[in-house]
Amino acid sequence: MEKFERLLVTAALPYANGYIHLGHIAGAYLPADIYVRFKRLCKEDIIFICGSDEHGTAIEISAMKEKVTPKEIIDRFHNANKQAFADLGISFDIYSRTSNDIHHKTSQEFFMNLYNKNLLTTKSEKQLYSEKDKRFLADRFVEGTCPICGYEEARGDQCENCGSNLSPLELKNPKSKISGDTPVVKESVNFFFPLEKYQKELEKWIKTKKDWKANVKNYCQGWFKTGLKDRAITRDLDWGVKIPLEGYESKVIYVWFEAPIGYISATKELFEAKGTPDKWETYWKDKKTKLVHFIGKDNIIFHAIVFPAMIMAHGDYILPENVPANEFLNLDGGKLSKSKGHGILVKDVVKAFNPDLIRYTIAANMPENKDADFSWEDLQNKNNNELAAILGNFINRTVVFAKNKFDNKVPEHKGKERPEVFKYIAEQKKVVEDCINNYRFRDALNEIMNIARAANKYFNDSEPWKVIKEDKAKCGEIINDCLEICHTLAIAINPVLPYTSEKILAVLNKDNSDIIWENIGKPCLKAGSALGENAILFPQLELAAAKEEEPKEEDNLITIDDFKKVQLRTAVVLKAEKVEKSKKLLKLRVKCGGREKQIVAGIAEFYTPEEMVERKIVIVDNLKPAKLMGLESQGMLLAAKIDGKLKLVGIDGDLPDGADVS
RNA sequence: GCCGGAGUAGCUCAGCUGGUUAGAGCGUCGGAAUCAUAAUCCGCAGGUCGGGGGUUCAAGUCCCUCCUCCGGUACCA
Repeated sequence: MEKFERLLVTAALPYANGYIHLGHIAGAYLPADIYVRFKRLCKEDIIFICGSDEHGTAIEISAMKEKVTPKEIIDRFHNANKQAFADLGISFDIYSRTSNDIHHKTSQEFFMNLYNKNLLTTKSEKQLYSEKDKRFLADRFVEGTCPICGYEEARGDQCENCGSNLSPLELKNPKSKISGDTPVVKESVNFFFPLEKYQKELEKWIKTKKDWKANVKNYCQGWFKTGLKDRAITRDLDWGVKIPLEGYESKVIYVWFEAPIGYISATKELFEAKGTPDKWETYWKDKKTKLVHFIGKDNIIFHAIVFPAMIMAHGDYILPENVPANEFLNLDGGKLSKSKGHGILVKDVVKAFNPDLIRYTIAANMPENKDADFSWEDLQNKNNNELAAILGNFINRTVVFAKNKFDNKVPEHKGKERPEVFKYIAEQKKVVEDCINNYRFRDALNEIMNIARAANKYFNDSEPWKVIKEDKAKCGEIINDCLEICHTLAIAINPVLPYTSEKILAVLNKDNSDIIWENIGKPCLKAGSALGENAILFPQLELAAAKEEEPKEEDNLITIDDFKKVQLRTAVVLKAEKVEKSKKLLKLRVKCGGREKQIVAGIAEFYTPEEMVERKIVIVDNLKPAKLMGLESQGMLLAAKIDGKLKLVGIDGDLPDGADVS
């Protein structure tokens, strides 16, 4: 019935300039993985493609900052992210990288295809060129004096001091960030993709996509409304895919153009490894392939508009059938992005928790329609009240019963009919299918859990612990039913909780030959066969433990910019007196430059007021004022403390008050 | 500034093109049960759907306005 014969699923290529965090997982990778695992259970022909996006300015800048090669940066993040995905059970068929030769070739072919059709336009623009570096300097490779505020370290694209948006040509005294060389202005020719030309076709195409999520369609509408603009597809950069034309040696293909082609390159690589190097074409060229891009909402423009336009221009490849984009995941209300220090990195969190618990918590609260919240408390509640109580408990009570009363074997089931609960399970199977096929993973998970809820109800209502006293065979049938439901649960939860699925099989001492979606609700166990060793699937988590185990960012290093926020200054104490009724506080009047301020400091146990007067100290000048014992403190002084002893930080030699400390 | 999204039970979220008593999960409370990881099962309670105004026989759902939060984009050059 299905008009598609095979599926090609992609998940956004993570940028190899940072570690992936839970927000990424919730946005694209987990929904994609659930979808793919489900389809695999349904025995559909499906491949799941991903890889690292490894080019672009940001990576080159990171490399420069760390004084390493870009290769070192991308290797670091590629390997770390690949491992993190694997640990979380994200089951890509291939996790490739755009630095591979095959990708460079594929991108260049794509570029040449458009070039040969005369689809690309060129535009010449004035750019800064460094003779010494022998290259044009991209915005962020230039530093100079801001023409607006006079700040001397303004970047080519923006002045961090006054916030102005700049172009490198506006900077006074521009310098190359690479060599310090003074660049000259030179004309640079770049290629442009005529996105504008494809607007009509794109609009028409998207209109036919009735089942796309509203957020995706709305977002596209917004872009159509303002009008699509042609986009530069080459850049004056070193790190990237070279342009296969003479005279463009110092340029590369712009990363936004080349990265999505990575899906194609990775597919080629996958089938090359499988020994069927031509087979990738079926997946990218046959209209009977259903292409689905899983992405976060920040990527909608590229997957719903730009890349499809590129494909239209190219002509050989299929367009995506759907682009399910999720919103963002917030942490305790705050943003879950690294920039705000809220990132929960996958590599850390998989060390502290059962990957399935993470998958469950995120899936149960997936940001499908709007930004959602993640909290550690929620993680704990989900573990204890849902996974342990409903799912884990059912498996456990069933297996323990079989172990104690039936010699740890599957009891016989002589009755022809299975109880009502099996009908319900068969219905749920369809409900879950419907949810997943429509990318409603949160609902899907709830419906799957409803099977476990029904299972517990069946156990309760059947009261095997009573029945066994009168009719052991009848009781055996009940337990047989429950064991079969355990196996069914192993199938049903498999897309979301793959590790738990395996654990259930181990407990049942069953291989995975019957882990097929069609087998949901069907008896698969052999009467009389021995069960395995029981295991607690989800041990209780304590809130305190959940908080303690909260993984910290490995590097709590701060940048020089972070440090610069703290204004440290020397000050001299003018007056000092004890704060009444306080053991620890001294009220100080200090002079700092031309200003005086009051600082309430917790040093009374170590310094008398008399000792403090006229003393030179170091203070945090821009600390937000706070009230201590009703007195306002307009800063804090620096002191070192160890083993209960406290010593003020002083100045070496003589220095006036008000001096900057750094 | 402009554009878009969001504001629904204690918490996290569903509510399609307006239409019977606004839903789910978890939590709370009451009861049943005791095979099981203080786990299960049954039941009750909880919302004037951000504020205000309007359209309509009828609005969480449409229109206007205001408040709060989040994105995008522009300008301040």
